[in-house]
Parts: sequence; C-alpha cells; structure tokens
Amino acid sequence: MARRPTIKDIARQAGVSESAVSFALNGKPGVSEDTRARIRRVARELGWQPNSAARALSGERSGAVGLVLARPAHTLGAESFFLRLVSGIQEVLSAAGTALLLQVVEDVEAECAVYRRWWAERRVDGVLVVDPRTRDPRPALLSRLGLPAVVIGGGTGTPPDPWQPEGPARHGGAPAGGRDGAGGDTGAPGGTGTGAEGAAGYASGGGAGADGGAGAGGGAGDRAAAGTDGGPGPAVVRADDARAMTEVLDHLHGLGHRRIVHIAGLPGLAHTARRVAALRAEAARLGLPPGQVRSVPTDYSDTEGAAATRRVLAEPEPPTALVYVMAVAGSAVAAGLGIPVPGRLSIVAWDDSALCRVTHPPLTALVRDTAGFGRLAAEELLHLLAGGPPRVRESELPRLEPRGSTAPPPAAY
Amino acid sequence: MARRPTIKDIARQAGVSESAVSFALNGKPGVSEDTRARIRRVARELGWQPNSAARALSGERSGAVGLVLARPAHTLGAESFFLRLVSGIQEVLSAAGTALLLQVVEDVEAECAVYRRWWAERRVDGVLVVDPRTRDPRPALLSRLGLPAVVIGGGTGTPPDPWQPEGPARHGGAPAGGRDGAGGDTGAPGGTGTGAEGAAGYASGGGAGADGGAGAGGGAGDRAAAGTDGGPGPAVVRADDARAMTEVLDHLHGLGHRRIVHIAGLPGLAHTARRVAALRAEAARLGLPPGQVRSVPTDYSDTEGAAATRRVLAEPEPPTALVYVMAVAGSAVAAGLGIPVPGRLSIVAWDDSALCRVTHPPLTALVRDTAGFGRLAAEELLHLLAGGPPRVRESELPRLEPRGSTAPPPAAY
DNA sequence: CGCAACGGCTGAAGCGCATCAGTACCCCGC
DNA sequence: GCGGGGTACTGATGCGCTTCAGCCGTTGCG
Repeated sequence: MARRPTIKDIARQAGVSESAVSFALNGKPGVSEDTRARIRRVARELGWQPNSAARALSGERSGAVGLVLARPAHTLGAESFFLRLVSGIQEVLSAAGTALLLQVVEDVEAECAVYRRWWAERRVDGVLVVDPRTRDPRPALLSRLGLPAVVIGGGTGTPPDPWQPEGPARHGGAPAGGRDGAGGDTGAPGGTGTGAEGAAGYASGGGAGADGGAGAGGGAGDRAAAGTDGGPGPAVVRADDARAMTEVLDHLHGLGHRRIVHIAGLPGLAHTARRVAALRAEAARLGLPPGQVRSVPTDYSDTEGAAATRRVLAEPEPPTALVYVMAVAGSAVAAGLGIPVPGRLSIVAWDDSALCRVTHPPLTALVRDTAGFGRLAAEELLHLLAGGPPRVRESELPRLEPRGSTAPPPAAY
Repeated sequence: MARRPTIKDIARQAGVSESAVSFALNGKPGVSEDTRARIRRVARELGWQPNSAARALSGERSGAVGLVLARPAHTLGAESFFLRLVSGIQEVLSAAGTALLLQVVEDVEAECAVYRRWWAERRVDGVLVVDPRTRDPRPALLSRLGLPAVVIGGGTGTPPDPWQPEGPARHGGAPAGGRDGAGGDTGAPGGTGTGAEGAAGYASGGGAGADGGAGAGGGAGDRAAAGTDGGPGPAVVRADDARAMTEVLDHLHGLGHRRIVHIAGLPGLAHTARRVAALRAEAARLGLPPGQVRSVPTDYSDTEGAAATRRVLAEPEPPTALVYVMAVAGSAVAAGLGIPVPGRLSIVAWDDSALCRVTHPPLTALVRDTAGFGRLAAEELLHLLAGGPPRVRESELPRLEPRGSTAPPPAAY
C-alpha cells in the first residue's frame, strides 16, 4: 500500500514549513502568491489529498453528511424515488468534495439513534432528513445536538409543524442577502471559515465575532447570524404537494369524475397528511361530498397498493378514478380484474417513472424533477454548513402530464 | 451543542490514566477486570462514543466502507435491486458499528476516481464493488491502493476474469484450474479454501477474528497484521447466474418453447456475459440452434427493455418466450400489443419483486434473497477487515418460481 | 533473601492537520 | 537611524485516540 503523502512531504519538497503549506492550500492569507502557486504545484504532483480524519480532528468539519432512510425495506422500492433523490444529492455533494453516509433503518427511533451516534462520533457535519412526520421527534433532537439539517419534503407550514423554524425569532424574510447561495466560491476551498459548530461552546476563544477581516477570496463575515444555542434550526426544501393535489383533482373533475380515491402513503408522514388535507379541501371547494372523494392509507408497498385498489374497486359504487404513488401496481390490478383503463377507470400516478410510460396505457403522471429536488436539498445543506441561515426553499412545481390512463368516466356513472 | 465527552473525562472521573481507559474500552489486556468494569460504567454514564476522526487518525481504521454505483441514474431503478442490496449490507454493517459511504457516479472511470479519493482521504477501510465487468480496471486499482474489496456478483472464474485472485505471483499453485467454469460448480461454498490465497501477509491475524470493536465483548486485539504491501486481493460473493439461467431455460424448454429470447443487460457487465454464455451453452446442449435462442443487450432501463421487446416481437418468427430483468416493462408492452400472456408469449422475470406478483398475470420469476446477498457481502468485507483471507462465497441459488406468465407455447408454433 | 517475571498501570509520543503566537525582514515616515 | 506597521513565514501546541516504553509492587523460584 503506497504511502499517502502528507503536508510534511509537501513542505519538505517545496522548502517551506508545514504551516505555510496549510495556509497555501486552504486559501488563507499569509503566503505570497508565488509560494502559494509553488506549493499547490507540488501538492498536485504528489497527488496529495487532505486526510479527512486529521481535518475532522482539528476542529474542521468531517466533510461528510448523512442520510437515514427509515422505512421497512419493502416499501422503499417506490418507483426508485430514493435512488433518483440520492443521485441528485450526490451531484452537488461530490462536486463539493463532501461524502454521503447512508443508513437504512427500521423506524424513526432507530433513526434518532443513528443521529446520536453520528454526532458523538463526529462522523457527519450535517444531515438530510426525509419523510418528515406530523409528530416528529427529530427536529428537537437535531436541534439539541446542534446538527445542521435540511428537511426534504418539509412542511408547508400547516399549524403543528415541528419543522418550521418558528423558534427564536428568525427575522422573517431571507435577510442576510449578501452572497446568495449560488455556485460562487470557486476552486479555493477558501470559504471554509469557522465551522458551523455551535457557537456556544466557543465562548472563550475571542469572544467577539471578530472573526478577522476578509482575506483573499475568503468567506465574508456574514456567518454572524448563525449564533443560536444549539445550532441553527433546520432548513427546509419542499414541494408543493397541496398545489399538485389540487391540480390532479381539478384535472379529474374537469374530465367529469366525481368518485375519486386517493391511495395514500403512510399516514404518519407529513406529506401524506398534506395531500390528504389538500384533497379534502379541494373536494369541498368543488362541492364533492367526502364520501365520494377520499384517501385510504397504505404502507407504500406495491402489495398494499394493489390490495387497496382491489378493495375500493369491489365497493358497490367504485371510484372512477384513482390517484397514487404505486400506480403501476394499481394498473396491473385493474388489468387483472378486466377493468378497462381509462374506459371505466382513470389512473393518475403521483410520481412519474419510465415504467409509467411503458405500461399500457401509459399512465398520466405528475412529473417532478426528483434529482433536482435532491440537488436543491444538498445545496441547502452546504449553504447551512457554510454558515448561512436556514432557509425554506421551494422546488419546482410538479407538472401533470396527461397520458393515456385518464379519460372521462363512463357515461353510466 | 453539548460537549462530547472524551476519554480524558472518563479517565478523570474513574481516577485512572487515559491509556487505561483506552485499554479497557478496547478489550486490550493491561487492566484488571475490576477497573475495566468501572471504566466501562463511567463511559456508559457519560454517553461516550469514540471520536471516529481521532480513531482513524491514530492509524486505526476509519470505521466506514464505501459503495459506488456507477450507472446512469435512469438504469438504477431496476426493481429496487440496489435498495434491497443496501438494506442487507446495512444490517450487517451497522451491527458492527461501521458506516457506509454511498456514491453515485456516471461511469467506471469516475468510480475509480472516487476510490482514489477515498483512499487518499483515508475515508474508508474497504469497499464493496458492484457490477463487475469483463474488462475491468478496478481490481488492479484496488489492489494497488491496498484497499480491501468485496466484489458483489463476482466471476465464476471464466477465463479472463480480472477479479479472480490469480494475481501476481501469489504462490503459483493458484487453484485456478480447479473449479470448472461454466455449468457445473454447484452450490457448495466449499471453495472457500481458495482463501488461503493472499494469506501470505496475514499469518498472525487469521485466527482471532473477535475484534468486537469498542464494546463489551472485549475481543482480543488482533489488528496487528493489517499492514501488507498491496493488501489482500478482492474477496468475491457471487450468485450462480449460469446455473440459474440453465434452470430457466430448462423450464421453458420443458414447456415446449423453442424460440426464446433473453433481453440482457449491459453487455460489458460480467454477469451479463455469464448469463449469455450459459444461455448459449444450455441451448447447445438442448440442441436448439443459436438463431432461435439468443440474447439481445440493453442498458437495463425500462425504456430499452420495452423497445427491445417490441423489436423482437415484430420479427417474422417472434420468440414464444422472453427472459429479462425489466420483465414488468415487457409484460406491459405485450399487453399493449394485445399479445396474450402466457397464451402466446411466456415471460420470465430474472428478479422478483412485489411488482411481479401484482401484474396480471403474475410473473414467473427467479426469486433470490437480494438482502441476504448484501448481508453476505458485508460479512465478507468485515471478515477481510478483521484480517481474514479473501474468500469466494456463493450465495443461495436463486429459485425459479413458476407463476402465471409461463405456459406451453401456442400449438401453432 | 535476592532476583526475575509478571500483572496493572502511567507518561509520552505521534497520527496529519489547523491555528496562533511569534520571528525575521522590509518599507515608510520623521 | 529608529520606531511603527506590514508582510511572509516558522514553531509549537492541540484535537482525541492508540500504543509503546517504562515504572512499581507482588509473586514465584532458586
């Protein structure tokens, strides 16, 4: 196993001290441009990469973030949503040289345990949280640990939203203004400034936010805002589920459907709650009675999706339209029962995938840029880690793409 | 952010030196049982967890392993294979307190770059490698870096197998000859013997195994051995693709099918090659001409799977049976073309999933324990990291579960 | 009784890096 | 020509942990 070069090797070869190397490679002031260039050249020649352990140990961040999936394995398959999300996340993270720790666990409790361990082991600088729930122990925990977090698919602010950074008076708008997250900050690992670390513990060291002047490309001193005890509250990236649901419902209503069932996901999840609420609200607005337009919960597995489909279709007055995530399974069930789609039953897939396009008929679906959603989330986390204030970002609106699986209901109905 | 306790805190509170604490918590000799128990109690009370960075820095392993997925995102969805695999991997890893770094990249080149970076950054102790290829740059790289690796779905030893630990000058007698390639090679993981391989550097380590990281059990400290130049060759966990393909073909042949097409995956992947070869071999054995029984490559995406299906079904003498991974897409295509399944076309899914069971008709499929496969791989990697010799492990044989999608071909054919 | 051997523990060094207090040197102003 | 203020760089220290060379007190043995 070839020995890995260290800054000591670089220092020797470049004829300077180790500190000079450290300064040079981190874009800190204190070395002339000439020397800096020379050091960088040597480092490149030697194929040097910072030892992540050493970095992490000397108070710097660990250069990794975590993602925990807390679902029983068989419900994860949902149309490869997670893999696409992860792809997007990676695109951004790996460009920033940040690693992603993935953990699959059974339930939220186990998820919390993972956060605790990661925190204690100092393994991650922050986490991406998925599947926010209506009653959720995670925000409190993460905030207590001071672990920066971005909630994916977070709340739209419906009242009891444990994720909303309602807490200590975050000035309403997105203040700070300055350096908006954007790509900037090229090459130079520069910005690196002081870690996001809970300012609290640092009291002693140079009390004031002095933080010293800019320096070359260095990070502006805007990190000030960060100072809450327990670290910043979670940032949120969200998709407007409610709006999407409204759109779907309007589409079906416009076609003439009056009996519509939404095969929903796990009832404890916040986005399920939002979709259910939106469905109910829009149904009311359209004057459709709750008995005719409703949601039934499942665990997100294809199996339960199929079972639920079979159940509602067996009712005396079956729905003429179905909306769900595991639409492919549903469409197969309909085919199995000999129910023509869209002749007698319309189907809307909540999440598009190649599969939706190859089934027969192709499924009308909500097309969303899942990878883009992941990118957005990763960007927010990096923003947080760079000391920026937590923000709420909205992803692009999902677009309803009508395909062959939706049509007016049969005349008889 | 609460301060994390360190061994210093424990030492102070327990009235011993830091070294004593370290010994005690790592199950090393040098402290009495009394003291050890006291230290452990204090550690537990304080909620201490080892700082992974510090551990990694002091020559210890980093406590993380890596997995790189090098496929264009849209081909990853394949029936949630990867998520199930990862679940299995995690089960074993997290029980051992080992983290998993996941990286999704575009191609093998990028994958190699990731290995290089992980290595230089000392981020991982070992890696799990998926999608071995027929011509593969990875084994050489990993061996050069000395990064322990387990190949998932590795070779069956067909001649030009870059993964077989034939390597440089490992004591000549390489069992190579032994294990016959193709058809044979029954389950018996027995082969493990192969392991002896590469043991060279490991002499000492071998036995102990215990390891038991940090905790209770207090495994003997066998870590000594680790440092070899070049490190051990890769271990391999594999599924007997050839055997499975033979089984599938026999099933279809037994039903009377004579024109069978295998919609294969990416041609560069080793398992594709193996399946293709096995198909050809078995066809020959059964006396079926290559024109009638053949494989056509795709990129694993549902889209290409559907396209290939459409193409072969449009031929003048279309196949009466199809075998593939993206069977659901295929079955949808058949439905779309109005081709009755299994009346005029039989379909076999290479990989089972809930979806296969809810389609109509339910798909005959190869049932394999993907999560178990992941567990096996993770176990092998841990074994390797504990200083054990690289082995070749065989996963359970996939079982062909006949369901509604296979039947004798129409009489006319 | 004296010495070796051993169990139980301590002290210090070091992993690779960041950082901060200095040091050497130069330019400027008076 | 000397103090003041920079700039460019060095040395030492510490992060939390492992590890190795000891040190001390107790036994066992000749």
